[in-house]
Amino acid sequence: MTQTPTRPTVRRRPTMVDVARRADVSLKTVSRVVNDEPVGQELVGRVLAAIAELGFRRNDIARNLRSRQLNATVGLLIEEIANPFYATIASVAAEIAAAHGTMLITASSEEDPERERALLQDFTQRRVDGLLVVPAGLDHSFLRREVELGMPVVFLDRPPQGLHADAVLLDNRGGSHAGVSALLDEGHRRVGLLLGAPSVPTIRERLAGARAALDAAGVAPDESLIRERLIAPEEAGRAVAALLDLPEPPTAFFCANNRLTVGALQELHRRGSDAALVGFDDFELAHLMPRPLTVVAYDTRELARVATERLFQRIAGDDTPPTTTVLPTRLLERGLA
Amino acid sequence: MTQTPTRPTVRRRPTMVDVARRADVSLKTVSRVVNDEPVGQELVGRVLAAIAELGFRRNDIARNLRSRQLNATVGLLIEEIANPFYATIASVAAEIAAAHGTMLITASSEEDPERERALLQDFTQRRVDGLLVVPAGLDHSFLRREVELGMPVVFLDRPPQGLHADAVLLDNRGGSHAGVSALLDEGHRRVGLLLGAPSVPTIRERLAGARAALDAAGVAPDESLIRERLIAPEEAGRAVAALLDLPEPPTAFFCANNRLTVGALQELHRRGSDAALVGFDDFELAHLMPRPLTVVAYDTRELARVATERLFQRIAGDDTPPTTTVLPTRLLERGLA
DNA sequence: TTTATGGACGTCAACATTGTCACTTATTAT
DNA sequence: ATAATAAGTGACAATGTTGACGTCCATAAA
Repeated sequence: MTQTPTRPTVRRRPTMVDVARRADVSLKTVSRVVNDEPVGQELVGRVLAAIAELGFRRNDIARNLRSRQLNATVGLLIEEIANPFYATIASVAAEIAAAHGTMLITASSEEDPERERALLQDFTQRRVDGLLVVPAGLDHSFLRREVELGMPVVFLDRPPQGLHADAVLLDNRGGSHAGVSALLDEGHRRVGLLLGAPSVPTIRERLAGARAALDAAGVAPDESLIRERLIAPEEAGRAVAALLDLPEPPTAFFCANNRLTVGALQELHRRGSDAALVGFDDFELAHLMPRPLTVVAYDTRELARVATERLFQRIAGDDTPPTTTVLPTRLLERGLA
Repeated sequence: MTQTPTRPTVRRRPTMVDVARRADVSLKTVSRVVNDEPVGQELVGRVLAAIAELGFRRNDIARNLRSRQLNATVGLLIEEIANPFYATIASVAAEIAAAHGTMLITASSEEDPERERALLQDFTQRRVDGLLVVPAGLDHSFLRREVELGMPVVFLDRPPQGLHADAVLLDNRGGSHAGVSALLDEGHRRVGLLLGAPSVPTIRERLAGARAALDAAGVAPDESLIRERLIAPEEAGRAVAALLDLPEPPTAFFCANNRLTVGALQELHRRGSDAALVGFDDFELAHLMPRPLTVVAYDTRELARVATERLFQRIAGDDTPPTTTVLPTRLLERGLA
């Protein structure tokens, strides 16, 4: 005889009503106990006992619906959490958020504007208290309504487009200028420029800074030495190889981010080339590389800190006009070749 | 005459009631349109127009309260998001979660059991659909009630204690055994063992594996060569220095994690020592180190993948007994000295 | 003694949405 | 033509909590 399988009783979660019944007090008294409002000693005891017996936990969803209180949640939109740059941002943001008693929902756009839009919309539907965004897309006007409706948004590392909002950025142009100038100061005249996707404003700024440095030194830029749209380290390696095979190869390279720097470095190392190299972005272990590396460094933690604190100011009610903060970079000289 | 500062009208967010009034339909019809349930063409048009005009976004808080539906949120508790190991876990978990239409709330315990407990409690109050936990504390019996009440929990990298739940772990003992055996096979008899806090089960397992390897090779373990409680890379460096200064220094080192490996490597490099070195944990750029490094590697992504998929099985209703999965490690031989 | 005063506790509505059910109208089968 | 069905729409309750307000009783002030 087969018995009907007894579906393990998925007990309904106890609510304040259950606790109230068990402790023989009113619902409201349970609410007061849970929220540390004044209640007589004896009742507190009964209620706490009932809570313990039932394993009651206040439902923050209901709490948040009823009271106009904050959600204690902010959304962080980045490109990809596995990237140390973004992991650092997430770490600092989470730390500051925790100090404000709030948690972080982190989502990765993977550089896909459509995904970015969907994720930001999801965040707003979840009624997060604020948004920290490293934008991927080129247009953020779709957030305007949200901002008007009071959703605080702070952009980070890249500026918003089509939207007036707080932003905390790096001095990409200045950093790039300094990096390339360091090479020029050493007498280099043919400098290979390795860059990522030019659709990213950050990258355009870095290219502009490099060009400005060349210009300032009176060096006419050789367009054949500029390689854009490089993503993976291997692509940078191949670009270095191609440039070194030119009839008039560059004697120095400038890489616009650390992935490219590592790729370029490996290729130079493989070839035994003594071309000089400066990279944008410091990275862990850079000092242990086959050769010491001069890099344009910046303080990622500071970037995240300033942005997150701005966000919490906004959440606290600051409604002064949006500002853009540009953080300095610095040249970390560890040798050029 | 000073005028009372007109507090910028913080417009109340529009609700379905507002939309309904504007579109001159019932509240329920708006709900239906928003949820893609069948509604006549004309009304759909009116409702969508009203939604666009008002900038309405469904309040997922209220939605979730009313419908017994899932929250589309899972909690991830790790030690520290800035650590690449955990960042990788977060990345994979977020990716798989996204495939299930859910988001991740990530929080860092920073190895503090009290904080861990508080964060997990917060997660449960937020009514997340499930919990992914890299435990810090030594006792998780406080989660038992939650598990009984139907909260799916999967432990990751470290086993739960005082609680029967799913776990996905690494073969720490086997990996350590293989790493130390590799050194012994090269003829080394004095092996320095560098380890972290012995309160972490993972570390104890790694020590046990190392001891087992020594034992299997008939080498009596010299306790003075075992250094525990090492956290920062610098501590590993100092430990290496101290060991090398012994009258009978070790000829080889085994480091129980990559932070220690880097610290030890730097000290060996600084001294020009040719002592052999094997580390637990691979790390990016290991192949670019001053010397190629043999490491005990494992697949962090796979660890996270298996754990997250297990969690979503549970969320989908799988109520078979909890299982523990142990994933293999492998020795990545890149040279010993 | 009478009347304020205040603290402890309870009742009821409200938050924004979805589930249930009933009603209307048009369409199909008899 | 009539009944049965189906599809679209609305009214109302329910979700679990907190805010507003009212009641009761003990105590202090008049």
